Parts: sequence; C-alpha cells; structure tokens
Amino acid sequence: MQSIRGTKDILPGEIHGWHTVEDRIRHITSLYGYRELRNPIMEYTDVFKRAVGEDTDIVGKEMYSFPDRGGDSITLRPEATAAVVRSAIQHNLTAQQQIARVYYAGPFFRYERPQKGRQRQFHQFGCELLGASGPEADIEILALAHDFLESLGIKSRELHINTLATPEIRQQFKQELISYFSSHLSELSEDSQSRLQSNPLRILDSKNPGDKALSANAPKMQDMLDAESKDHFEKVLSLLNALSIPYTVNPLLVRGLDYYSHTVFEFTSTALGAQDALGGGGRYDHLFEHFGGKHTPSIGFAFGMERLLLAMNAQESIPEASNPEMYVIGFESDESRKAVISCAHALRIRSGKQVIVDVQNRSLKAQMKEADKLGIGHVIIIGPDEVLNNNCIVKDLSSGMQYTKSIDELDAFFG
RNA sequence: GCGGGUGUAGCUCAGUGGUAGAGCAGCGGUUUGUGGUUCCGCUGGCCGCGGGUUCAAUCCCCGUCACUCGCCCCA
Repeated sequence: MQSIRGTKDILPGEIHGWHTVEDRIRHITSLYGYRELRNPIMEYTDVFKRAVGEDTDIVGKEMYSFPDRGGDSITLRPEATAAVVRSAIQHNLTAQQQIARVYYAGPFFRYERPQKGRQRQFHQFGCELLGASGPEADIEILALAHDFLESLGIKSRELHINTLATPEIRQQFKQELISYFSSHLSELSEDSQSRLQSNPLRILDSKNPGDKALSANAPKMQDMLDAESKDHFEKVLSLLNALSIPYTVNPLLVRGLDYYSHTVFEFTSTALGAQDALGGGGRYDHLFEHFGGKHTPSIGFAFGMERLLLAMNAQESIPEASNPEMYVIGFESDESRKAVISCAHALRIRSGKQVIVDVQNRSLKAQMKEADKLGIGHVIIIGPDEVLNNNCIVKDLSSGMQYTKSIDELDAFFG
C-alpha cells in the first residue's frame, strides 16, 4: 500500500515549516485587511472550463474530472481563481460597488508528471482583490505578495512583470505572432508548431533555444499598447519603484490561463530547479462576465506552498520548532507513577505547561535520556522517596541545577 | 504525454552471480535514583514489486510501480 502517485503525507517532523508559512499568511493578509474565503475543493467542471480556457493544458489534459453518482461532471479544483469568482458572484461579494479582499490556502489537483516542486495534489496560498481596476489595486496585490515572501525570508527570488493589455489588443497581437511565426514555421519546435494557432503567446515563453531566438525578433506587445494599457502599466511600475520593490520587466512573460489581461507577474527562485516559479498572478478584468456576472475588474496571485517550503529549506530559513517545556519522571513504584500522572495533569491544566510523561514504564535513566533528546527545559522527578516526603526534584536540564520542592509549591513555582 | 537516472536496515549509502554490510539513529549496559561525551553490546533488511535467464540472482534481461533530472506545463 502506498499513497497515490504525486501525493504526499505531510509528517509530524515536517509540519513546523507548514505552520510557519500558515502563520505568515495569516499575519500578512491581516495587515492588508484580507479575510479568508474557504471554497469547496470540488466544483462543476464547467466552472474551470469557462474560466481557465478550453485550450489550456490545465483544462485540456490535467483535470481530475469525473461524473458523480447523479451524472454531473465534477472536477477537483486545479486552481482557485475560477472558484473564487464563482463564489463571489453567487454570494454577491462585490454588490453595490463594493470591493472584496479575500485570501485562500488549501489543496489543488492536477494530473501531471510529478517532479521536484510539482505534485498532483499541491497547496496554494493566494489573494484576490475583486472589484478594483486601478494601478493602486495592482500595487496592493504586488506589495502584499512581496511582503509575504520577505516575511518568509526567501531571498533568492525575482519578480518578473509584464502587461497583456486588453483582450482586443491581445487578439491583434496574437494575429501578428501567428503571421510572424508562420513565416518561420520550419524553425519552430514541434511543440510550438502545434500551439501556433491555439495559443501563440505561449511560444514566447518556450525554453527551446530555436524558439527563443525566434521570439527575440518577434513582434512586441509594447509596440501595440493603447494609451490606457500603457498608462496603467507605467503607473504600476512607478509604484513598485516608490515602494523599492525590485522587478524585471519581461516582455516574454505570458501566463498559462486565458483570463488574464493587463498586469501579469511571476516570482521565481533559483532554489527550485526546473519548476522555478514560486507563484504568480495577474489582472483578470473580464472573468466575472464569463460567468454571467457584472463587470468586476480584479487582480490576484497564488503561491505554491510546497515551493515556498523548498526555497525556505534551501536557505535554512525555517525557524526551529519549540520543544515541550517539561518532563515529569516517575519510576519503580505504582505510587510514584500515579503521582507523576496527577502532577503532569495539574501542570497542564492549571499552569498551561506542555508536559511529557513516560508511557512505557521505563527506567529513570531512559526517561532522562528522552527528556534530553526532546530538548526539554525542566525535568520533575517524583520517585518513591519523593512520594513518601510529598515533594519532588525540579531539575533545569540546561544548567544541570536541581532543587527539592514540595508538590504543592509546583504550580506557584512555574506560574 | 516524451527522454535520462535511481530504488539495499528508520536515515545516508557501500557491496558481490552463491540468500548482505558501514555510519548515523533506536534500545540496553558501563555496579544497582539522574541526561548530553566516551566505551561495550543488541535490535533491525521478501536488497521496490512481478516475470525471465541460470544449478543458483540483491547483482544479468524484460516488465511494472515509485522517486528524481530535463521537456512540456505551471504553483
């Protein structure tokens, strides 16, 4: 028996890193006034088909979709934004000109070949700012993402940013790309040839050397920008400058989901290998309309939590987990062990201490060793002699100092 | 979906066509009520799984599964 390919058990020994990331998520989002939205992990398949785009790999070949017992087509969510928008429309989160600031964190599913930083069940944290169209919204999202990475201590990273302008301009741009690449069809990689009609933007992103060379001389989106798109992008960049957030404008940055427009961005890290994106996002001004909602310009990002952990581990920036505070030791007699159980219980309930107790009937020495191994601060020994005298020995393991206390004094001693 | 690598004790890894070792970890002991250092001992492995070749396979061949590197894709 083993876990499903591409899925992982997160074990007690590694949970501390996850808790660290989760603590930072709660902290940073609260600084910006974002509140958590918890969506189901299943949606009707149509939610993703409509939002993400039929031609994308995600929808085309990576979704876990299945008919449920009633015959409806259900999909395990491969990404969050579609579901967030569905939910925002359903519950009118942006009614009456209101904006909504939400975040989410949880599991997502894509049927892909597992690799470092790529699993079939993975976890994302993301934020969405719904209902605001200006560059101020973009910078809020960008700054939040930046602050989050800073707070995790992830140093080796870059922010790449680009604009995809409006759907109309992107359509024109696609046509230009198609005609440009068509005239160099034979020089294009096989993959890119097959994508030429369906998703020519992706060719710009190709890692194939031949494609790269061609892309360098391809038509540029910047040359086709309308005044509004250009102005929006420039304002975003100048706000990044104002906040001293470093970035690189990358005209070749395209994102794989159809719904983006205007600002798109990606955080990469050299600590990750081939799957080098820590996370990314962008503006999606027309997604609500796709669902039959009213026009609600929005922007958001998502980070891969496994990748954040990978980057943190690579530079050892995960802080030490804290150890239990006490170990109460008894041995040899039933009275001693009984006293230990009562004492430990009292320390937990009355003093709020983290207390470990031996449950294997082991020797004093074995318990001392375990206490040391666990990094325990104080050991309390209640042996047969102490039981007779109604006292105990308190030993500070780091200094080696020990004192005799009456049992009744313990609560007061540890506050 | 495509190409390469790997798969031996809890962990990191050696190894040989004749059914296996090290280090670390774990447990116990070092004269009987006290941890971290020594020293000693012990536990622990269908050598990923299935099939084939062979008198004999952990080692060779095929398949399969998993992980891993890259492509693809993306978080």
